[in-house]
Amino acid sequence: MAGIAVDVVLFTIEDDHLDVLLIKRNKKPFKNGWALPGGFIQKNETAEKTALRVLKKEAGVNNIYLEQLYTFSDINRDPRGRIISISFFALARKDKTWFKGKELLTPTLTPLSKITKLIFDHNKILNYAIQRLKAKLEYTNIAYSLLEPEFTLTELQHVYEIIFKAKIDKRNFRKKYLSLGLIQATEKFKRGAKQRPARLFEFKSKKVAQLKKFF
Amino acid sequence: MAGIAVDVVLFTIEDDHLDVLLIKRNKKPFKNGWALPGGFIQKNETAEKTALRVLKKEAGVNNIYLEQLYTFSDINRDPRGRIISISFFALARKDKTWFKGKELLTPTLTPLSKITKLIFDHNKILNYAIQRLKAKLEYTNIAYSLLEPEFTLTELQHVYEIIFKAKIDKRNFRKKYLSLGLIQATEKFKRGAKQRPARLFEFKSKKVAQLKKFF
DNA sequence: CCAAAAGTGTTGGTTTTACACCCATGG
DNA sequence: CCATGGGTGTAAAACCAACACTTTTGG
Repeated sequence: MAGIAVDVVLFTIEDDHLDVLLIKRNKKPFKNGWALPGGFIQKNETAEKTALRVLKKEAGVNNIYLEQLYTFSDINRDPRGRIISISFFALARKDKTWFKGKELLTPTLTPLSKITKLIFDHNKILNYAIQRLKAKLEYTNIAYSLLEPEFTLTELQHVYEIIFKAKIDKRNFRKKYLSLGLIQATEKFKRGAKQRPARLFEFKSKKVAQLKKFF
Repeated sequence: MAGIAVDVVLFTIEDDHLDVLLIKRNKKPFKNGWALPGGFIQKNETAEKTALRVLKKEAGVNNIYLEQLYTFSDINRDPRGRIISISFFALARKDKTWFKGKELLTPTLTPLSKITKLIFDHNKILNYAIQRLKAKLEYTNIAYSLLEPEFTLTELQHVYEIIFKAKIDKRNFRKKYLSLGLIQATEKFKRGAKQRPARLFEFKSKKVAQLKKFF
């Protein structure tokens, strides 16, 4: 057996931590082991299309930020034979349409801190994705893909704090982020909590923008 | 025909410009067109090994910095059929052992500014490599792979000036680069030019180091 | 002695960091 | 009225950009 597979590391944020989408394998090899969602590339598909198909089919996940990560070609990475994996990294905000009708396939959002042993070389892929996520957050605007279209500055700050596992000073964060010119204030406020309402902001653009640097 | 190819963008610096290694194709399709050096991945090879083999076989090039770039999987990128290309980017200083006995294969170092139409999607791959080269130079120490083991600060500055097509202030460059702590002075000098001898420096390590930022 | 590149500091502006209090709301 | 997170400014330190002259050599 030989072929080209695509594996995807999908991150999302839930409460105060990062989740990764994992699938419990229902066949050999490594039956019942945890793996990144993946599949084989088809004749009429680019690798990107395969990644999107896999996320949709295995977990009902749509509407994501997707970027190619790395191609793993170690000779013995898969016991079934020579299988090369083109890996992707994806970001999305969690949505109620996820997992609809997927009860049998056991796709699961797993907190990053709880992930231990994955099958194949998927830990290696995951580590690579984490590195990339941090790097990209520093010099692009991709944070938009982890937030609602309108968000408070505190929510945005939390994205950075969760991913970098660091506390950030509120005043400095706001000053710096606003000075980047990526986001703009709306006239709306997030109300309903027993505290002062927070102003909602939006990204000016959802095209990926490069910044000089960030932290 | 279907398969997995590896294509390599090898950069080197000659005088005041960047060169790219190109091969003139000696068979169909696109006979006599210019292409990046490449080859098919073999059963017992990782993609990295393929890249090294190709550089050695087609141009006698050895001892390089090599890094995976991107995997191109467009369905019609190759008229022979479905061929996915794992691309690499490589850096080396030119060496007299290059091209030994390769007269028939016409591997050629071509100044980047002279490259126009390459076959397949190789212009796209080349553009991607140029971007990566600039990015990596900014936040790593890979400049070492374009220089002799011992080099003057002016030679190092030239690497940056050539790649970024920019003049850099000599005093500021030295101050900043020395403050990064990547290089150290040797006790040797480069003599023989009709001017004051320049002190030779060396990189403390040839492991790839990440910096905070550079320019 | 001349031409060429090597080598070297200072200043002003900008950016970054550290830090603490009042505000608006819901309950 | 109280608890909660929202929102705001300033000063000191670090960093960056601009800029010119003296030194050492080979010919």
